[in-house]
Amino acid sequence: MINEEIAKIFQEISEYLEMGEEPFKPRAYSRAARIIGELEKDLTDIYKEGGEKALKDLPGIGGSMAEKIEEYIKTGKIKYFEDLKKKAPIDVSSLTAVEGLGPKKIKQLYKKLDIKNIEDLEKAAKDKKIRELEGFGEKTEENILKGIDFLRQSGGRFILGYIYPLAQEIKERIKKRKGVSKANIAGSARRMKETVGDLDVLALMDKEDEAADVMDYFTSMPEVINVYSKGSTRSSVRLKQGIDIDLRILPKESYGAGLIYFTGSKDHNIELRKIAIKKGLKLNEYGLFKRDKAIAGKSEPEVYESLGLDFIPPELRENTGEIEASLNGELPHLIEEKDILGDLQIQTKWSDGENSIMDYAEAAIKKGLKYILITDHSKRLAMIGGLDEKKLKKQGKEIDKINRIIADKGIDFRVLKGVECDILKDGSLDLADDALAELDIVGVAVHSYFNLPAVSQTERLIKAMENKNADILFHPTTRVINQRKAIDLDIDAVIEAAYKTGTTLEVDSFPDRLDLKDEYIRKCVEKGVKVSIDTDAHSIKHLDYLKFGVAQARRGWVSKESVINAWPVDECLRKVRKV
DNA sequence: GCCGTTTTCGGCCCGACTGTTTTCAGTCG
Repeated sequence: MINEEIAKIFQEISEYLEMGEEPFKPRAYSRAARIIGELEKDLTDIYKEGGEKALKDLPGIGGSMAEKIEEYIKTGKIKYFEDLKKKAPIDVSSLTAVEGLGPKKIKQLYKKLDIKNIEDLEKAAKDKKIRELEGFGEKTEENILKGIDFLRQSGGRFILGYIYPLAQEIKERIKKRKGVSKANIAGSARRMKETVGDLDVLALMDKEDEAADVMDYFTSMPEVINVYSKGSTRSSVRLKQGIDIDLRILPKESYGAGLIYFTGSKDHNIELRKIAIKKGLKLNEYGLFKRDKAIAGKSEPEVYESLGLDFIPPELRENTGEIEASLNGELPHLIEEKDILGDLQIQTKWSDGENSIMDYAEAAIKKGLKYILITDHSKRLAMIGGLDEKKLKKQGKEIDKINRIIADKGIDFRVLKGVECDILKDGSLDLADDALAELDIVGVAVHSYFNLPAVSQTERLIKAMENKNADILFHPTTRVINQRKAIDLDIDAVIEAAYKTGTTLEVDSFPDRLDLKDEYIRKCVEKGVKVSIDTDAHSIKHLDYLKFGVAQARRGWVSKESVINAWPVDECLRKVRKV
C-alpha cells in the first residue's frame, strides 16, 4: 500500500516541477511514479531485504529517488515534497484533474489570480477573471467550468478496481481476528459497481463479548485517519486513501439476512420485502420472520429460497428485472472469470506497453489462459510508437517465432496476431486492408475527435464496423471514468450495426474504462451481439484486471455463450469471423 | 533525475489538437 502513496507523491512532485523551467526532471518523476504504482512488490519489503541499493536497482529509480523513498519509509514524509508544497501551497492533483488544465496553466492561475484549489478556480471563472489572462480566453474559461462540473458529478466515487484490493485486504485482516468466523465485503463493492462511494465489511461473530476487540482493531488500523463512530455492532472510519469504511458485526442466525440487507441495492431489498409481505412474512436485516419466529436468515441462499426465489448473484441485484427472472427460474447462467480462455487486447513494448510479447505469453500461461491476441496501436498514434504496415509484418514474424518456442515446450498456448487499429475521423481505418487481412483478429478503436456530434460519431463507428477486416470494436464509447465522458453516439444504432455486420463489441476490463458499461452490455445480450472481455493490458500486472471486466459483463447479464473468448482458440476465431 | 552493446555526459516518446494567437504554447495521449 505504501507504493501507491509514494507514487502519488512522485506524481505531484512531477507536476510541481513541470511548473518550473526544468524540462526533463518532471518526466523522470512521473515515470518513476508509474513504475512504482505498477510494482508487484511492496517497497517496504524491497527496502527491508536489499536496502537503498535494491531501491536503486528498480527501473527509473536512481540515487535521489531511492533516498526519498527511504525517507518516506522511515519518517512518513519527504522533505523535498513538503518544501515544494510550502513554496506554492496549491492543490495540484485536484486542479490537474480538471480537463484541459495542466501545470503551466495552473502556475499562471496561481501567480496572477492566487488560485490554489477548485473553489478558487470556480469563483475566478464565474467572475470572468480567467478570460483576461494572457493565453486564456472565453472558451478556456467555459471549458474550466465544464471540467469542474464533470468532476463534481463523478466526485467522491472511487473506481472499484483501484480500491478493491484495499477492501479485500481489510476484510482478510478482520477475518483473522479472534472470534470472527466469516467476513464479507458488502455494499456496491460486492455488487461490483464500477465506482463505489464507500466500503462495507460484515463480520460474523459467534461470541458477542469478543466484538469489542475487533472494533478496537478496526478503528486503530494504520490506515485510519478519522473515527466517525465506534460501537459493539457497528463502527465507521475514514481511511487515509480518502474513502469511508463501515464494519458491522452480525450474529450467526442473521448473517445471511444481514448480507442481503447490506449488499443492497436498496431497490432490490424493497422488492424482496414486498415479496415477503405477500407471503405473510417480514424481512429485515436480522432475518425472515413469520410473526416473531425466524424462518430463515443464516445464509443468503436460505433467505432467497424461503421467499420462493432462485439465488440472485450480487451483480444482478439492481431491481432491473432480476427478481421476476428469479421467480420464473429464468436467471442467466452468468459468465465466470474461469470461463475466459483468451485475452484479446494486449499492448506490448512494440507500442505503449511495458512488457514484451514473450513476457505476456508467460504471464498468461501462468494464469491458465490458452491464447492472447497482441494488439499494439497503429501508426496514427505515432507518439507512442504506433505500428505501420511494415512493423506489423515484422511483429508477425516475432509472434511466429514465439509460437514455435511455446509449441516446442509442449505447452498448449497460442499467441495471435492482431492490432488496435485507429478509426480515423471519417470512419476509415489507419492501416491498409491487405495488412489487416493478414492478421488473426483486428481490433478497431477511437482515440481522437472525441467531440464530434452524435450523428457523425455514430456514422464514423458504423463505417468502421462495415470494414470486413474490423472484427472487434475496442472500448466502444471511449469513456474514462472520472476523467472523460463517453463520446456522443446513438448506442442503439451502434449495437444494431454490430449485429448486422457481425462485429464483436468489447468489454474493456481496465478499471477506469469498463467500456462497454453494464446497461449497454445488457442491450448487446438482448440483441444477440457477440462480446469479448479483454484486459487492455499495458503491463503483465494488468492481466489481473480481467475480473473487473467479467464483473461488468455479469452486471450486463452475460452468459458464456455470447463471449467469444470464453471458447477454445479455434472456436473463438470461428466466432469472431464476419459472415 | 535517470540511464548507458554508440555515452559517466548528453541525451531524454513526440505528433495532433485546441484555443490562443498572427506563428505558437499548452495539453493530451
